[in-house]
Amino acid sequence: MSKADRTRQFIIEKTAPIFNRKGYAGTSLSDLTEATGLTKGSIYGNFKNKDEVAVAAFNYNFSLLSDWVEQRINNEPDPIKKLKVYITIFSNFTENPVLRWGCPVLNSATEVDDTHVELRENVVAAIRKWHSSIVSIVNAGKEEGKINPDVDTDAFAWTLLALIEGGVMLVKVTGKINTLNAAMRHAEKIIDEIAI
Amino acid sequence: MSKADRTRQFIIEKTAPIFNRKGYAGTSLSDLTEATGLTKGSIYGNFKNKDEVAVAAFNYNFSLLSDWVEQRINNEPDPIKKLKVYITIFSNFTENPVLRWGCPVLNSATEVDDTHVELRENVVAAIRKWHSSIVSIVNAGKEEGKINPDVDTDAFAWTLLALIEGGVMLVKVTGKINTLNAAMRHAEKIIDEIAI
DNA sequence: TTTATTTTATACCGATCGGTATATTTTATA
DNA sequence: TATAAAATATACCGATCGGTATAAAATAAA
Repeated sequence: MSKADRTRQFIIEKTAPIFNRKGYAGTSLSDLTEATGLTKGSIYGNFKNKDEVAVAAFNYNFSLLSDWVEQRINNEPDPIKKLKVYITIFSNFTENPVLRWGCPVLNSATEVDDTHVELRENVVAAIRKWHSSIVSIVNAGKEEGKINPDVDTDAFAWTLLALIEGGVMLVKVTGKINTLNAAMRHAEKIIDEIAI
Repeated sequence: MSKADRTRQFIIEKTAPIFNRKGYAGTSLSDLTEATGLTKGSIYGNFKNKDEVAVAAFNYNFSLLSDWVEQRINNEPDPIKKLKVYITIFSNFTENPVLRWGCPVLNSATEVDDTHVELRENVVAAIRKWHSSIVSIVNAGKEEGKINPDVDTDAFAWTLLALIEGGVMLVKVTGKINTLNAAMRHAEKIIDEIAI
């Protein structure tokens, strides 16, 4: 790992929380230099432009969250319990180093427009990855005979995602945890309902 | 209505869609002058600062959406059908002049932080208003004997909100209507389930 | 340790940001 | 219609924006 690679990684790790908190437009280059202690020249020596830093930061945030989830899902052998890992994690979102500052998917989602094509594509890819991760669990559960084969897997996964992201939005804005809790209790219910 | 009042209203109406599309930070004063055909001086003669325009624009967007919903809800005598008005409206969000450019609540929600106190308070107030509107319908339905009295009204309302906002987010980012449709079909289901 | 290469810092660019003092124009009152 | 008041336009402010050319410093290879 060259010096440049390490610096690049250093920049990503230091700026990722800022992009997650302040958004793309809200994060300035001086935010980046302040957070890293580096100068503009150094940052532009390792990244083409601000967009590239933002994309790398988003992917880093999402992978951190992804690893956190995957690790806990792999510990659960039962598909129903695997699905409930999402409930546990998002219900206790303050314990997660990424989610504490808001869900990167949600935060980026509302901001990306047609002017930030690459960032948008990465956000969409992240959502699709998340969706297919749920789909995989449900399909495996069906094969194991633990989940009702009649369940519309695709629709179920989108519904679960909507509940999670909607709940996160509500708690983030209102500051009232019961908003997210209501959504998560319902999510738990629909998970139980697809079990055989 | 004085000239100033009319200009103020004119500015709000012209800039509201822009704030909804580009967000607070993403909307510049030149966006405002361009959209209105007015100069900075004129805008600052009618508003204290950009924040005040943003707040007025958000409230205008929300009231437009609110009126649109309320009008259709008032046409339905049955509480279950009243609740389903939300499903219809958000499923056909492209037909709504406000929702076509994204839900103002969702768009503002992820952006507002501690630096924009007044805007944040207005967003929270809008969400609470929306929530209590659902609560009212459900409670009325209970009294009419058309909705199960055992239903946790508060939690139901937050769950419905999460489904709607989560679904809107998904369709906005992915561009795939089936994401929102899945959430809305489920929302329809949970509405049917609380009916007696 | 010298040298070539890469990485970082300095100093600057034009553009745009939100905001304002003041002059001009338009509106309302008498 | 004359005049006071309100509304709008002009011209500007300092600050910050994202970005870059170039010099200095640090690293890697010989």
